[in-house]
Amino acid sequence: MNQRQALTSFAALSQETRLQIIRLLVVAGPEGLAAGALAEKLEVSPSNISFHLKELEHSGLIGAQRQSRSIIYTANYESLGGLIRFLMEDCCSGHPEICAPAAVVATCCTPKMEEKLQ
Amino acid sequence: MNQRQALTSFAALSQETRLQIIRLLVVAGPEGLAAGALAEKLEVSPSNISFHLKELEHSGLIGAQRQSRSIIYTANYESLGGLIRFLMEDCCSGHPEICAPAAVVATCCTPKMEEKLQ
DNA sequence: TCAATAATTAAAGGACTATTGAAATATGAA
DNA sequence: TTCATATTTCAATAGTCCTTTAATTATTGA
Repeated sequence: MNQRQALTSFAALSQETRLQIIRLLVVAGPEGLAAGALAEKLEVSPSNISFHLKELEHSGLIGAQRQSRSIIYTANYESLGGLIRFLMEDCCSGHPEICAPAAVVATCCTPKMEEKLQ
Repeated sequence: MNQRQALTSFAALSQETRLQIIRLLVVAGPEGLAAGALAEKLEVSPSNISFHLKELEHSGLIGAQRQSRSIIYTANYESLGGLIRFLMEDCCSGHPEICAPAAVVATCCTPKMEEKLQ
């Protein structure tokens, strides 16, 4: 993740519909969700969800693949992780105390680490 | 950090000059940097840096305080940490594997955790 | 092939954002 | 007070982004 990618990722996440799409796709997991399902859940028009999905796809935060008549979108976990790292590396280079609270969240996600910290 | 704050934070970070301001302020630490110093480092006009600083201040990612003739800007570590947590909590609710790589960065920032993990 | 479904693309508008240059405000020093 | 410094504010312009509607593409089944 370079600065160029981070900028487009931040731009992608700075719009309400798109941020909600990401949240839904992250929770949906590898099976993803169809464009129509997202439009229905978020109560926006098909063309509008399509517009935002294209923005997110262009940023690399999501991926798409056709499945019959539907197009299934999935969160790109590497890109999302990369963006988090980008933010954290910046703060690490200066003042690690920014990262400390994030580390707490990180440990709650990684059981193996939690065990070691007992 | 709620979704409303996250949206304005992402918008604030989605512009090159503003992202660079944040990076400079994070590295600068609690002493911060004057508006003029930032303008000089980033080679933008005083009025332009002022515009972007106001955007960042409005988002809560930075703070300001006058010191003699200069206005000193500092990174708001709590907001930055909160934004990182916001991104990570979303992924935790779904698929923790996003957080795992971030946790590696987090440990490099928190020496105490690194010791425990030995 | 024809109709239905799922989604995208295109065009037009209105709204917001960024940049520039000039004028205004605030502070400190002579 | 007057001048210089540091920064902000204002107004105008250009550019970008979001939404809407209508038209188009792709796929499936009768």
